[in-house]
Amino acid sequence: MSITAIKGFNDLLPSESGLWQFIEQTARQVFARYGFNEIRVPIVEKTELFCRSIGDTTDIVEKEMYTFTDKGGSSLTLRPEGTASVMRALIEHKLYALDSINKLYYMGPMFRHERPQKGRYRQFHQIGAEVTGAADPLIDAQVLLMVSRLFKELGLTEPSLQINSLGCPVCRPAYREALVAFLAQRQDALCEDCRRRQTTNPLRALDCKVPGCVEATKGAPAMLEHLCPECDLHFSAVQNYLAVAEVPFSLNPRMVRGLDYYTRTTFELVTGLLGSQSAVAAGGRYDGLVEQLGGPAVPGIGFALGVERVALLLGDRNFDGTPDLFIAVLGDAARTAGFHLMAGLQDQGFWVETDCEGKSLKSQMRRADKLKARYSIVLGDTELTAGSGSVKCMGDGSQQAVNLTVAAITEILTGG
RNA sequence: GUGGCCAUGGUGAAGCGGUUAACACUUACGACUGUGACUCGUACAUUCGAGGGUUCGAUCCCCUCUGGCCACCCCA
Repeated sequence: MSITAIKGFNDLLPSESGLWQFIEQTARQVFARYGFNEIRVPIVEKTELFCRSIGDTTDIVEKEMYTFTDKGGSSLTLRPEGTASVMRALIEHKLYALDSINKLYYMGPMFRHERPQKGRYRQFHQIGAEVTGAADPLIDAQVLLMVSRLFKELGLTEPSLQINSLGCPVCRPAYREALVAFLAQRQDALCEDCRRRQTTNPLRALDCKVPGCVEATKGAPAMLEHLCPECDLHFSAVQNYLAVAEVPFSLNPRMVRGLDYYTRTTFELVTGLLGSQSAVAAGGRYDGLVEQLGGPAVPGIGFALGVERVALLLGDRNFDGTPDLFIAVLGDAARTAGFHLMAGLQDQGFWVETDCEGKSLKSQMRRADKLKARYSIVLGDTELTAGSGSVKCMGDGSQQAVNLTVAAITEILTGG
């Protein structure tokens, strides 16, 4: 058996790369309009970074990270998400000192050891953006506006925006207690997982899909009703700004996060078209994260989208271009002349193809057709002596005489 | 990590104990000796994910492994 790729690690083949480039390019264009600059951070970080940011007791850190010991004895990890690295870089290079507001975006592979499924792989790709330095709800709304515009530019209307507020260190502990007390009364109705999570992450019970849990948590206290005055004000301001910008959204009081660092505004773009992989993009505010990682008390908010999932939503689209001209050649002299002509036309910016296998004219024409070349030209002894030939339009089969010069052919290629 | 279903060429797939392993597409060459598309012809799986077992014989039955899909879990 020949060597294959690792389970959950996929090749992106030429037939799909056009779609990915479209997604990436659209993201870059949209982000630029909102003043974001790209940051490129390493794929491997010290394990501690993720433990401290994502949270020791989260599933990601507990059982999904690709962690290994390097030759120097340090524990390193293939990044499972992007925000931690970006914040690490922000602190390490004191970017917060250069400018009070930093707007950064990134794209690249992330790694989580999960069971592969459609839209979920062990190496997957995210495009994300982060804003640090501003706690104002206007920033929350701006990020949401940008996300919604990005999906619009991508041509997707399907994923819908859901928002929620998770409160802050002032109001969340009290809410958590209220919820734990509520759940404690309904112990018997809860599933095994939810009972286990009561001490680690009780909020998850709100998101549980087991029928018993759904039933048991029906009257559960909602975070939105336990927000402190500041958080409450912040959240209603976010909603007002969204209304001003005409960004459609719905409230999902049960939305929780798998990462510990989130505070206040959280959001998801969800779709019903990807089976259980319903989240296409997600993010939220993380006001304590930078400080938690040893930096100053800088607030932040960001999001990431799953490129594989967006690609699935966009489906099969043809992004392939076609050659402008195919030069068919007969004999060595023509081959050399054709090569010269090809080089000149390529310098003019045209996509030009020619035979490189010494094939018959028929085969060369077939290839021109298969490549969907717009025009073709045949070069043989007759053309070389005459210094002219005829260019054939592959669409309608018409031919027109032309001198064998870059200028003359350029005129036809641009004119037609 | 748990459970269910699945695995035949470059692709989509028939076959289901003994077959030349169908058919279609793709690809290559030719009919058309200097002009593609349509048409026609020819070629393309000693082999049925890998390894064992049962059998006179296994693509077909059994086991193990690997991979895929779906659901759970989790999440982008």
